[in-house]
Amino acid sequence: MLQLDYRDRRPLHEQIKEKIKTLIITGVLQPDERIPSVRELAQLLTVNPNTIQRAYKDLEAEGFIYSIRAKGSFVAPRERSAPHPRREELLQQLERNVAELMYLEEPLEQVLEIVYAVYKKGGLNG
Amino acid sequence: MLQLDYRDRRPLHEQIKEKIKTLIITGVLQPDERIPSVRELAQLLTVNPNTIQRAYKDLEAEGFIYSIRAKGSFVAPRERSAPHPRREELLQQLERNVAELMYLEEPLEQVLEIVYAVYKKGGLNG
DNA sequence: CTAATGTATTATATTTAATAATACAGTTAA
DNA sequence: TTAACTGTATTATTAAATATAATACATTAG
Repeated sequence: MLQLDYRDRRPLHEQIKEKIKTLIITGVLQPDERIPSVRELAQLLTVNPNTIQRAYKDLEAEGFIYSIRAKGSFVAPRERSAPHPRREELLQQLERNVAELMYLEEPLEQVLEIVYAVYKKGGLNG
Repeated sequence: MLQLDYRDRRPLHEQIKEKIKTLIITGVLQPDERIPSVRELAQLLTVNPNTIQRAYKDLEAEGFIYSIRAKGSFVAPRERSAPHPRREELLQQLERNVAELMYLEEPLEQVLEIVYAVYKKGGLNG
């Protein structure tokens, strides 16, 4: 799962961030569960620790993990009180994405199908 | 509408590409309608012509415009026969986006609201 | 012919991405 | 206390992406 794709020309720290986020939103990683240390993951992916650090820093800024010095980094529990930092951006992206699909004449039914499928099985994948 | 945002740290050619795509999917620009020449738009945005060229090249690769040497660049009519180059990617992005929203406990109703709104008014904005 | 078009090339400077090598501060366990 | 592991920060260096600049060429329209 944690394997880099070098044909993907997005920055490594971004790829890594997305992969970990996927593990979180699919429930593979549970709230307060520890994720690999910066140095561990760097070695596992044969990548510089600074690159992992950058990914973790961004994940923390987006509210998906939290880090404690000398202890490790952990999956952030979902905050029901405050609105999530990513919420507004995600809703805008959704609107944009749907609008583009509609322009390409993708049937509404197909779009709804995807939305329902995700919510039905409680997340990603199938 | 065609105004660059220098707080946005995405590359200029990408910002420009997205802005033109927005004009297309909102119907402001109609099929086969001519868009500004590379040099015109470069001057309008006070940006290098090569940067516009890059944006147009990407837009053409994604099937949103076509260019004819010595004539200009134009909005591509939607092809009903072949599947659009962007379709598969857009559907995957949609699934991912919805999954992340669900993880953040965004109600299904809110997501459906956005989808319906876009399809109802026939595109973006409101 | 002239002017405008898309397209291509080469060069240069700036910014970003990634690596490398350390260092510091705090925790945990021996 | 010590050793090993954490997150975090800094500085330096290299490589890649971005953007500008200056041309040039082929084609079309007037």
